Amino acid sequence: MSDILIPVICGPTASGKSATAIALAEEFPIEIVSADSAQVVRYLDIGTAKPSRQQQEIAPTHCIDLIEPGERYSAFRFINDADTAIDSILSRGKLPIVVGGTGLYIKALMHGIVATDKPDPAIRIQLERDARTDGPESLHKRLAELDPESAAEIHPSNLIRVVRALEINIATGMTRRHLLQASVHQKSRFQFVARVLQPHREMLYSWINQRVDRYMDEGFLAEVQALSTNGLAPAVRSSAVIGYSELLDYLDGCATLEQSLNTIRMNTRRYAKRQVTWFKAQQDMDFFVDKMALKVVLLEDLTRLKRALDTRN
RNA sequence: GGCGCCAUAGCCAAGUGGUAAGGCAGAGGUCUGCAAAACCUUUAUUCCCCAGUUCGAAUCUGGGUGGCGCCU
Repeated sequence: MSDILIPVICGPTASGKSATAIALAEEFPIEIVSADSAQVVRYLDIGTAKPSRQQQEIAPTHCIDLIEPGERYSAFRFINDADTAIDSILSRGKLPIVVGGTGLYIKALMHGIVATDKPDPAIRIQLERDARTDGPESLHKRLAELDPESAAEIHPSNLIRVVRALEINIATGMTRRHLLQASVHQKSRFQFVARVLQPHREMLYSWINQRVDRYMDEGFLAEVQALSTNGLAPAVRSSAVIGYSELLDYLDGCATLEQSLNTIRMNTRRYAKRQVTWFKAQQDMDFFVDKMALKVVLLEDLTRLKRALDTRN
C-alpha cells in the first residue's frame, strides 16, 4: 500500500490548479477530490469557482456541496470525507487527485490532525458565550492556569485559538502538547505527494483581478441576489467566503458596485498572500512556478500511481 | 490679471518653534477539529523647492512652483 501515492495539487487561489487538473484528464481517467473549505458549501457556486457541469463530465469532483450555508465544517471531517471519496474513486478503477487551496485540510489529510475523544459542541458554545460576557482576555487567563504553555504560544486576542485550547483541556483533561504527543491523531488511510503551484506574485494578482470580472460575467451577482431572496443572506455571510458579503453589501445599498468589486479583489489578494505564506512554511512540498512544468511531474505521478494500483490488483 | 486658501508616505490625515500621531492600502509572519477564518509584526533620517530668522523650523519670514476657490 505504501507505494500508492495520491498526487495533491495545492497553491494559492487563481493559480490555475483546477485547469492543470482538468488537463490531466486527457491522459488519465482522473477524478478530483476538492480540498477547499468554501466549495464545501452548497449554493455558493460562482464565487467559489466550483467546477462547471462540463468540467464535472471531464473530471468528476468530490467533497463539494457537503453542508448548508451557515453550517460548520472542519479539517477533521474533511479527512473522512476525502478518504470516502478516494475509496470510491479507486473502487471504480479511476485515479484520484486532490486539488485545493485550503492548506490546513491538505496538511490534515497528509499528516493527520489531533482528535479529541468526545467532541462536545456545548463546550465551545459555552466558551464563546463566556468570551462575549467577560471579554476575550478572561478566557486567555483561564488558559494560562490550565495550560500555561499554550497560553504563552497563543496571542490573547486570538479568540479562536484560545477557545480551541481550552476546549481540548476541558474535553480531555490534557494540554494541547500532551494531546499532540499522545498521538491521538485522526489520519487518512492513504499517502500523498504534494505539488504546489505558485506563480509569481504579479502574475497571480493580475489573474485574481481578471477572475473577479469573469465571475461577474458568469452571473455572480444574480447568484448572490437569489441567495438573498431565499433568506440565506445571514447564513451566507457567516460562511465568511470572500465575495459574498461584499456583494450583499452592494445589494443592501451599503456600497457601490465598484467598491464591492474592489474589496473582493483586495480580500482575494490578501487570502492568496496568506496561502503563499502557509505553503512556503510546509516542508514536504515541491514548488512549481508554471503549469506546464507541474503538468509534466503530475503525469509521472499518475503513471506511477496507475502502475502501483495495477500490480496491487 | 487681482484676492484668498492649501501643499506632510501609495491614499486620507494629526501636528502651528523642541526633534514626524493615527487610519487605510502595501509588505512580512503565526497556525494540528471554525482556515476564503482568526491573529501578530512592520512602513517618512523627513514634511513641494530655494534662501533667511533661530541653539533648534513641517511649524516663523521672503521668493519660487503646483493645486483649489472667488473676483475682474
